[in-house]
Amino acid sequence: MIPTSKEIRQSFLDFFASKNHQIVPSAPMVVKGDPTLMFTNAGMNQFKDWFLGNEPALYNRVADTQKCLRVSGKHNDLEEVGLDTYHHTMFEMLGNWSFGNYFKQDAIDWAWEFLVGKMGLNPERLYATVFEGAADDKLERDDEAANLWLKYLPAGSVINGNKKDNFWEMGDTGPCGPCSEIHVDIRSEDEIAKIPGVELVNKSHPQVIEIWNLVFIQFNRKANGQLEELPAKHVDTGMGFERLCMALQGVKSNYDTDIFQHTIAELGNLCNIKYGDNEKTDIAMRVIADHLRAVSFAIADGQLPSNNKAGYVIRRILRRAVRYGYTFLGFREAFIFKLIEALKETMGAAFHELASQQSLIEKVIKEEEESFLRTLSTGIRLMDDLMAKAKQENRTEIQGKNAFVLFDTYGFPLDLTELIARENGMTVDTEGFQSEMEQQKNRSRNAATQETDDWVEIRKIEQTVFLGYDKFEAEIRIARYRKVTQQKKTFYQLVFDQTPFYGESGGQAGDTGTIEFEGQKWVIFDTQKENNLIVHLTEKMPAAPDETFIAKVNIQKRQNTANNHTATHLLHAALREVLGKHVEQKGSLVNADHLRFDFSHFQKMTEEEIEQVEKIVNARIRENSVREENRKMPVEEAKKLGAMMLFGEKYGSEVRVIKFGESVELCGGTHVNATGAIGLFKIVYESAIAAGVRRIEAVTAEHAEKFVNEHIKILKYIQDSIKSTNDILGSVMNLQKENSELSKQVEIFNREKVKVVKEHLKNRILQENGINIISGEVGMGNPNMVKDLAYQLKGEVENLFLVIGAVIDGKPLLTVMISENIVAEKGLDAGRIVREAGREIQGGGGGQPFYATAGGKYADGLQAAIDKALSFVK
RNA sequence: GGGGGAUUAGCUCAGUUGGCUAGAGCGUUUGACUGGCAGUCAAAAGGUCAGGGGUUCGAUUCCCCUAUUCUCCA
Repeated sequence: MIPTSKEIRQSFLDFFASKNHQIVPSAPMVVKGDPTLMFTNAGMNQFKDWFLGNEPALYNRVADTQKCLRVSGKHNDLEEVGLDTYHHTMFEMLGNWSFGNYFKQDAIDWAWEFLVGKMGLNPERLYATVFEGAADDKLERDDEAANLWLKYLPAGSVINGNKKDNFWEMGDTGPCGPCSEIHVDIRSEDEIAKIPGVELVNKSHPQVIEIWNLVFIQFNRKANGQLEELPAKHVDTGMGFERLCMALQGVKSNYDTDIFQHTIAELGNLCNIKYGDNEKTDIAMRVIADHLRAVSFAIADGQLPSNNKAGYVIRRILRRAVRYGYTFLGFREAFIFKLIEALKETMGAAFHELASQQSLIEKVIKEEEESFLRTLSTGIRLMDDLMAKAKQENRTEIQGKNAFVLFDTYGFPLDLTELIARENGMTVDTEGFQSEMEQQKNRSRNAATQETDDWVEIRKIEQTVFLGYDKFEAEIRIARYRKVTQQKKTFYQLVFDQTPFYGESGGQAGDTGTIEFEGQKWVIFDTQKENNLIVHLTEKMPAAPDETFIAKVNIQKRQNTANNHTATHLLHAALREVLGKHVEQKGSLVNADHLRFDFSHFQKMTEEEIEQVEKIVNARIRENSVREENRKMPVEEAKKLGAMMLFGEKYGSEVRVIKFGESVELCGGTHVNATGAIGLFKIVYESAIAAGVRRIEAVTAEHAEKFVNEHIKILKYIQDSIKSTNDILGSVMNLQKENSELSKQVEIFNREKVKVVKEHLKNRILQENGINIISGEVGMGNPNMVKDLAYQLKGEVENLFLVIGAVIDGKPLLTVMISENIVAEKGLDAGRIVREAGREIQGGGGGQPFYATAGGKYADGLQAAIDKALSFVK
C-alpha cells in the first residue's frame, strides 16, 4: 500500500508527538518583523529567537511541518526549479527540535526509527554524512555522531563531509554547528549494481539525495569569526517533505508524487499536452506546478505581488511561470489562475487558507498574469524595432546593451529576447548583457553595504520587559548595544532591560522619545522590533552606558498613534458590517498622522458605503466603549470569543485580546482607554491596490478636525469669492457654463478678426516676379491667431510670400509663410529668413522652410525686421 | 536602499536634431447603405501633452523638483 502525502505528513507529526514533542502549526511563509529575512526559508525560522536567546523557549521539544520559500539571498533556487526533478521554490520542511533538551543521540535514534521502523525505508539504501572537521576553526571530526550512526549503518555508509556540506550556519554570525545528513538512494537495482550509492552521495545525482539534515547547534559565531561554545545545545532538523514522499511512493521525481500530479494533469488538460511526452514541455509543466504553489501560499499569507521587496519576489516567481507557459506550452492568455482549484484539492485539507482565500488568490493571479502579458507584448514590439534597426545596419547580433535595456527597463526576459532573435536568424550578445548586469549589481551592492558591529553586553537579561501598555516613562538600564554604519551614517542600537517604547510591529510605527541621565538627553529617533527583540535607535551613544536612565516616550505622538490604531479596529469591524464577512485585513499602517488599512473586497466602495462606514465608526466613538484587554488569553478561548485571526500572522499559544464593544481583535499594539478619545474619524481616500484588495486611508482626532476645517475654509472662500449665499454648487456650475460660452464667443470674435485682417491683407497683395507678396503689422491677441492667419492665407493665395509682424503682450513676433512651390523654385528658407530678420527685434527663431516664426524683445524694431525679411524676395 | 524608464483623446499607443495649426487604431455619438441584425462607408465629439519651476523668441520635445507607475539590482 503506497502512502499518500497526507498520510506521510501525519505519520511524522504523530511520531514526534509520541516522543513528547509539542506539535505547532506552520508559521506564515512571509516573514514579518525580521529585517534580515523576507520569507521563511527553513523550519527553524520561527524559533530563531529561542536559538539566539532573545527570549526563553516555550517548549523544549517541538515538531511541525513548515511552509518554506527559497528564492532570494543565500538559498536561491529559483532558476533551478523545473530543470531537474527535485528543486523547488516552495516546499514543506518537516522538523523536530530540541531546545537545550536532547542532543545527538536521540536525534539520530529517532530519525532512524522513523525512516526505517515506521516508514519502512530499506536501510541498505541509506547513507549518513558527518562533519570531517575544519582546521581554520580548530574543529575535530564529529566522532560522536559517527559512532551513533555505526549502531545502524555499516562503516562504509557513514561518510565524511566538509564544512560546506556539514557545518551549518544561520548567517555570518550567530548559532551554528556540525550537521549530519541522511541520504537515500532510490535508483533501480540495475543501476545500483553498476555504481554503488556511496559514490554518488552529495554528487547532485537526482536519485541519490539528501532527505534529512540533523543540525547540532553547539557554537556561536562572533563577528570576528571566532566560535564560542554555547551553554545550552540545541537540535534543529529539517526533512524535505516532497523528497520523502518521492522515496516512500517509489517514484523517481518529486513531481511524480501525488503532491504535484493532480495539478500537472489539470495543466495538461488546459494546453492539451501530456506530461512525459517531451523534455521541454515537461520542464515547463514542472515550473508552473511549483510556482503556482509558491505564489498561491504567499498570497494566502497576505503577500500580494507588487513592485518591490517581498511582493516583487512573488511577482517574479509568477512571471517565470507565465514565461514558461508562453514559450513552451503555447499559452497566450492567463491560465495559471485556473489551476488553483486543483491545488486546493491536493493541499487544501492540510492548509485550509487555500480554500478560504481561493477567490482572492485567483483574482490576484489572473490580474498579474494579464499585466505581464501586456509587458511581454510591449517587449516584443521593442524587439521588432531593435531587429529592424540591426538589419538596417547589416548586423545579425542584438547588442548586449540593448538586450539589457529590454530586460532592465521593460522587464523583458533575456531568454525570450534570445528566442525571438533565433526565430529571426539573429543572435544576442549575452556577454555584453552579463557585463551590464554585473555593473548594475555592483551599483546596488555599494549602495546597500551595512556594517554591524558585535553586540556589547553590559548586563545579561532574558528578555526585555515591555512596559508600554501601562507607562510612558520608566527607569531603564541598557542591556546591550551595537554600532551600525549604513551609507556613511552611523547610529546605535540599544536593548534595554525594560522599556516603555513600542517597537514597530503589527503595522504600528515605533515610538520616539528620549533617555535621560543627570540632565543629559539622548534622542531615540525610532524603535524597531527584530523578531521579538525591541531595539532603540539613537545617533549618539551615552558616555556611561551602564548608568540608569529615565526613558520617556513622546506622549503626544503615542496618543495620536493610539487613536489611529483603535480607529483601525473600529473601521475593520464597520467594514465587515457594511460590506460583508469576506472583508479581511490584508495590510495595515498606523502612525501618529494617519492610518492606512488594506482589505479584501472585490469592487470599488460606493460613496454611500464609505459614508455608512464612517458613520458607524463615529457612532462607536461616541458610545465611548471602554477598552477590555486580556494580555494572556489562551488562543482557543480567543477564537471562541470571535476574535479575528489573520492568515499570515504567527500566533503564540497565548494571545493579547483587545475588545472595544463588538470589535474583538488579537493585537499587540497600543490603544486608547475608551473610544471617545478618538473624537472624530474621517476617511480621506479609498482606492484599489491590487485585484480584490482595496485601501482606505483615514485620519482621527486633531487631524480629522483639521481635514474638515480646511474643506470648510475652502468652501467659504469659494462662497466669498463668487458672492453666492446658499447654492454654491449651482453658482459654480453657472460660472463654468458662462465661462465656456464666453470662451466660445472670444473664439468666434478672434476668428472674425482674423478674417477681417485676412481680407484687408489680401487687398494689399504686391505682385513681383510672379510672387504674391503680403506684408504688414497686425494687431492680434495671441500667437495662435497669427498662425491661423498665415495658414489661411497660404490656403487662399497662390505663390505666396507672407511676412507678418505683431506685438503680443509687448513682445514682437515675426512670422514668415511661403508657398511650397516658391520655396522649391526660389530656394527660399523661411527659417533662415526669420533668423536673419529676427536680429532687428533682438531675437531669434526658426521653423520649416515654408513656415517659420521669430520672437524678440525689441518691439520698435519690428518694421525693420519686416523690411529685412522682404528684402529676400525683392 | 540604488539604477533605468514611463505619464499625450475613454482605452492601447505614435510623435529624434525644440517650430509639421498635437496624430493613429479601437471605443463613443450621428448619418448613409441593408427587410432586420451582423457589417460596411462617412462625419463628429473628445486633449490644462501628470503637476510645478527653469532655459529659449518659442517646450509635448531640453534641464530641475514633486507625484504616480513600471522595471532591474540589493
